Amino acid sequence: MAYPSKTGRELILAAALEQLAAGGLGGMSLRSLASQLGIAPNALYRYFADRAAIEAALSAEGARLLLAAVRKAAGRKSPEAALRAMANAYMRFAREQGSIYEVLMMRCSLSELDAQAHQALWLFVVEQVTRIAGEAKAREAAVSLWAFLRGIAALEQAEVFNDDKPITSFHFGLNAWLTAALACKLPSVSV
Amino acid sequence: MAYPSKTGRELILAAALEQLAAGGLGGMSLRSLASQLGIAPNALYRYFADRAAIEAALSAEGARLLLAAVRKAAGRKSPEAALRAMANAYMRFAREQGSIYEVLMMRCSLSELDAQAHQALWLFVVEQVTRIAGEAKAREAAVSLWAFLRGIAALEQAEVFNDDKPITSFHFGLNAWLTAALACKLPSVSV
DNA sequence: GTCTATATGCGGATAGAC
DNA sequence: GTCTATCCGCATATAGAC
Repeated sequence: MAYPSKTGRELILAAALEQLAAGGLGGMSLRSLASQLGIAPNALYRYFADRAAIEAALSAEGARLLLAAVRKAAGRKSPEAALRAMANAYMRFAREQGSIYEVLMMRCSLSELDAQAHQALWLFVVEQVTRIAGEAKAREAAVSLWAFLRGIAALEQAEVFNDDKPITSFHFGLNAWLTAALACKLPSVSV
Repeated sequence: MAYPSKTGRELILAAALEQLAAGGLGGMSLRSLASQLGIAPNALYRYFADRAAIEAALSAEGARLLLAAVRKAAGRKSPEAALRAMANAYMRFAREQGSIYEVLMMRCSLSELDAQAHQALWLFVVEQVTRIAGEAKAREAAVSLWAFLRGIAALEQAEVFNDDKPITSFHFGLNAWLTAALACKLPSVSV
């Protein structure tokens, strides 16, 4: 729909993103994709090895979108403000692009090229975390933050604890993480 | 297999737990269940409305198992030690009972009775968190911790960041959370 | 009443003709 | 490259044997 594509791959992925937004991951089938594209279901196999390959490509696309979102959120803010903005952008992405986020989070065997999109996202996160936690603890702090955000997003999507206000819990955890991350860079009491 | 059951429901769930451990959630089908039990696939519908009902029952069973694990871990330890032990027990459960943990985490419409198992687990967690964070902030602190554990478990299962040692990140996040939770109970600077 | 047997419709995936 | 035709497994619904 969006634009006349040159390759079949891009046409297929564009249709897949449409159906993803419409009916979630379960609402997307090879048959429905082919039907929307006006081809036989089997023609898809000329461009993707199987359904998993399509999902992997969508996952990479999701990584690119999330990277763009957190990069824009960080902007040129101060380290702490940037991370707060990134965390909020992450939650917004998980909420508003739920289906793509779902595919992004799926454990799927990525091709070399698809994995690059995920690595680029991760590198940016670590880079931003390094600014407040320092080189030494950046990676573990980043993994910790990433895990927390993922968990909050999962709880929010599952609609559990709705009476416990996930937003409040989000702030509690984020503040706890920021305090610990900032402490990494403070001068130690004893060398 | 385990024991001669009186009701068909328990026999079916026992077989389901077996297949869950063997081949994960995807490896369990109504056909394979019936085959193992020596009955026709359709006989299962006498005891469960559909596959989702079986999964809901398994989810409740997972909640009971996890509750038993964290309760045992907490024991009669001090508040902080109890929560550390519970977090470790959670991770062990997610690692060693991966398939049951997966079903437990699934968003599925639970029956009244199945939901009780989840509520019991959650009540115990909040109870333990209250001991170190106090009544006022217990719920948001508990949700925050639960989200973090869920995220770490997800990252560990996805086998991402394996070079970044999830265990180290687990400690980083847990310490950050404990620091924040303990601070809730400290006397405020100003009333 | 409980299970067997069978049928429908949905997935993904493959083979071979054009 | 795309098609038609087909296979297999899945959940599900109905009808009938005992």
